[in-house]
Amino acid sequence: MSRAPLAPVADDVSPEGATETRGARSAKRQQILDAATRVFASRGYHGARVSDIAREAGIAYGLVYHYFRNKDEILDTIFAERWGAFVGVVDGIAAGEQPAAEKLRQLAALVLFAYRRRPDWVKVLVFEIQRTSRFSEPEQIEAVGRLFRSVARIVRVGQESGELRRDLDANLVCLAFIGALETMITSQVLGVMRLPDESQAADDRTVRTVVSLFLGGLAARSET
Amino acid sequence: MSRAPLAPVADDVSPEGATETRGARSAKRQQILDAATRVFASRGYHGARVSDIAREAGIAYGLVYHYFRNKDEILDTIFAERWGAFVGVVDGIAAGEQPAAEKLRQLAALVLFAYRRRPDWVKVLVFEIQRTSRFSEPEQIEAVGRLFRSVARIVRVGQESGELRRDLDANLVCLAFIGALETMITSQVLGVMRLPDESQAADDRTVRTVVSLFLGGLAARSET
Amino acid sequence: MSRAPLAPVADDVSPEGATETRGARSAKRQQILDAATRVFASRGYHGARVSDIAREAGIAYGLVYHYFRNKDEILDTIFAERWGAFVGVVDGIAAGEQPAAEKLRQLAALVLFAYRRRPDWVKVLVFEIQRTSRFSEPEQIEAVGRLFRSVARIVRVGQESGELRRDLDANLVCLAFIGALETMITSQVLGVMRLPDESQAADDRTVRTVVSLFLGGLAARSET
Amino acid sequence: MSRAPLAPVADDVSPEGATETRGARSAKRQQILDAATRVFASRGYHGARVSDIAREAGIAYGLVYHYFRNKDEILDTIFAERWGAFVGVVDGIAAGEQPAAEKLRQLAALVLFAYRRRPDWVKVLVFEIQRTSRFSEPEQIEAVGRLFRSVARIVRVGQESGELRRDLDANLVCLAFIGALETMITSQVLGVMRLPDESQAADDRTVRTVVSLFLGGLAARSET
DNA sequence: CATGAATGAGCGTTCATTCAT
DNA sequence: GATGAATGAACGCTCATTCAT
Repeated sequence: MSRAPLAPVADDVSPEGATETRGARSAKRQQILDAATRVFASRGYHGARVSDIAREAGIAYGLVYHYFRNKDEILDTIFAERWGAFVGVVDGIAAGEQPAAEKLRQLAALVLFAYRRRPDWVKVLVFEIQRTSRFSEPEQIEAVGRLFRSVARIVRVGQESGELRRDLDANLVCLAFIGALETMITSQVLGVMRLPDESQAADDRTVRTVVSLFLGGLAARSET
Repeated sequence: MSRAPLAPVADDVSPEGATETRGARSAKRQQILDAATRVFASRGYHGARVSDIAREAGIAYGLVYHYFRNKDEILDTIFAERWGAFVGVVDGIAAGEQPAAEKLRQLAALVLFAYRRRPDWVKVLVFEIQRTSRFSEPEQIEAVGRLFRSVARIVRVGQESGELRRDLDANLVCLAFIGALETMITSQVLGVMRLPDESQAADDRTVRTVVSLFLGGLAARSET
Repeated sequence: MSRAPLAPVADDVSPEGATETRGARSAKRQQILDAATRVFASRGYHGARVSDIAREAGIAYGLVYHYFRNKDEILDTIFAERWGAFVGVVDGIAAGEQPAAEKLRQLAALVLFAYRRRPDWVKVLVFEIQRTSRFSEPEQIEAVGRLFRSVARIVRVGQESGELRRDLDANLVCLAFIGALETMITSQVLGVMRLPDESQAADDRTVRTVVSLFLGGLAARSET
Repeated sequence: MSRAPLAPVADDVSPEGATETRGARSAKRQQILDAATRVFASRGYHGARVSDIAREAGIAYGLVYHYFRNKDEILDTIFAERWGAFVGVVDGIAAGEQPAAEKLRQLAALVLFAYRRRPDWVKVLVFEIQRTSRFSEPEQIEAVGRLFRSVARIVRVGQESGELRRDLDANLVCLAFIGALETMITSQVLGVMRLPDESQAADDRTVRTVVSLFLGGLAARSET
């Protein structure tokens, strides 16, 4: 129930709506992007051959170069589209009127649901992007910065409204929260530490736990 | 003062002690590992050519193959040595008698100090290892699992002793804490969100903030 | 004045007359040939993509294949048309009644004026044709042979009439004369050895010098 | 007899002397250059695959890249070495004390003998070099300029000594002479206009004819 | 041990040509 | 005729790895 507003949120990260309205040219282009996402997610950017992408997309080799200048541009395009959509949703959450705690909950849910719905996208965004040396390029850094600023805004607004402690640096809090969420995903991808189960119910529990952890802290309250 | 126990801790992560006791053979071998660490850290694993490593080490590049079967094995060796040392220190912290809060503080300080002292090591451990598809191999997963279990133990012991809340899944808490620390480092490496300054004092502050965040939580306490 | 007969000569090398009488189909075809000539002249045959030609011609590049079997055929066609026109004019000069000296002057003027008026055509004829391995094909060789024979005829007729020395092999003389003219052009194209200036007056002077050189020889006459 | 001084001249254009004194490393490098010269001469630069060169040299593909950065560099190296040697000999002729007429004779003989002895070298120098767009690079232009200046010097000195007519621009004369020689070679390469026979005796005759043509001129002398 | 020459599989990219619309 | 999407063979180059000395 309290997650009602998140359903559309998570859906906005999905592409179908936008895709279908595009013309034939973009349809083929999108085929390539989707295929590349799958291939990058499963073999990694470096392990993915352009021919793999073409085969996965069911098109001829050379056609990839009709739509993209080179392999790099494919990754860049995926990043720009997906990351842009993702940060857009986060911006929306940050700009809302709900309490800071709810915003953090929505953010956590967004991340975990996104991985549940589109594991390939998330794998590529989280793992592959940063592998390219391109990650250190100003453009990419700026893109990551956008997310950080958006999340930091949630924290800062919460502090100003008195909901959140003011003695903690908002930037550091934001980094910690993002890092915590990222590791949740990583651990699932790698299966390093399998969470109880992988149902959506598990995600709900994870979300609740993380938010409760960040809001209430670890320390046991001495009950008097 | 309270960091006194950490000095040795941080030093144990450094390699010199172990290195010097080895023979001449190992000296050259270590040269290669050190050179490889620097090269991997600056160009990434995929961007590093074996010849780069050899040049950095000041040896002929055919010689690399006397000491290592192939390029992968160099990375594996670095990982095994550094990660092993690191996890060893974490194990030590986890096994200590100090309060859970102090253990977490030591862990945070260990990570941040390690990056301050040996940025190349940390970059390779954090960024390069997982880029290889080898990261998904059982061996590597198990190595990461060791760290997670060690940290989880800190949490669990704290819960059992009543220091920490019992209603939070220890594994999730551990993931969140590790993720938070990792992101602190990442943000510094990328310069995405520069922390106030980069002195050790800044690290101290970061450590305190993170620990305070995890222990006390974000929520403002209504003071009655 | 003495160049009066050359004006029409040089103009015959130009294409407009012939082009305009052709139908619409040929108009588009000619567009392609003209565009190709410009592109070949500036980037070279190998450096010219079919798409470059199409873009320069302002048409879709698939259309090129409606008019020409392939890229080679475009060059072949340009060669056949331009070279044919050029050799035709040379034939005309060779068949004339004017003295051999005047014929050589007209030939030299034809070549230099042609380059001045249509540098692209000349560049393609002189530089690009022979680069294709096709140049060694019998057809092309025969075309070049036609020019040589025409020029050789000028020399031979002059020898028979007593105007020119008979002790020099007419073929060799003809090769030398053609080579001299070709190098005049080459040096201008490359700017290797800039001639005094590039006005038509300079061409006149060049023509006079070359003819004087070939007729009178280099040796200083001992004046008694 | 009068050609005695030319024997060493022509030999200086050959490489063996220098080659044999080089070490093993250069031997392999030279193998590649020689093989490349043959392949370039027969298939043209663009038609020559790196694998062709490697096969012709009897070495592994990758080894080519051990000695040369890329295919271009091979051609550049051949050009630099051969052209340099050639221009050096021309410089020597130009600097001599012999009469201008003899210098021109030596130059003509040098060119024709070089082609007779090393047709591949000459083909590559004359035909392949200029095909690369690199030919328009300042370096190459300068190299060609060196030859032109050296030949122009022969003419100018002859003019100053009173041996040659002073009313002809030395640069133009030089261009004409070089062009005449180049076309002699071209015609033989292409077989466009087969000279009587291809023996060295034929070369001698060609040399004599060309020199006689340039010195005495075409015009029949009215014998009084 | 040490060197670096030698090997060759592998991959990204280009571009002439074909073809469906 | 006209378009440009689609195809795929071809080739330059890289670089991990081997091997002779």
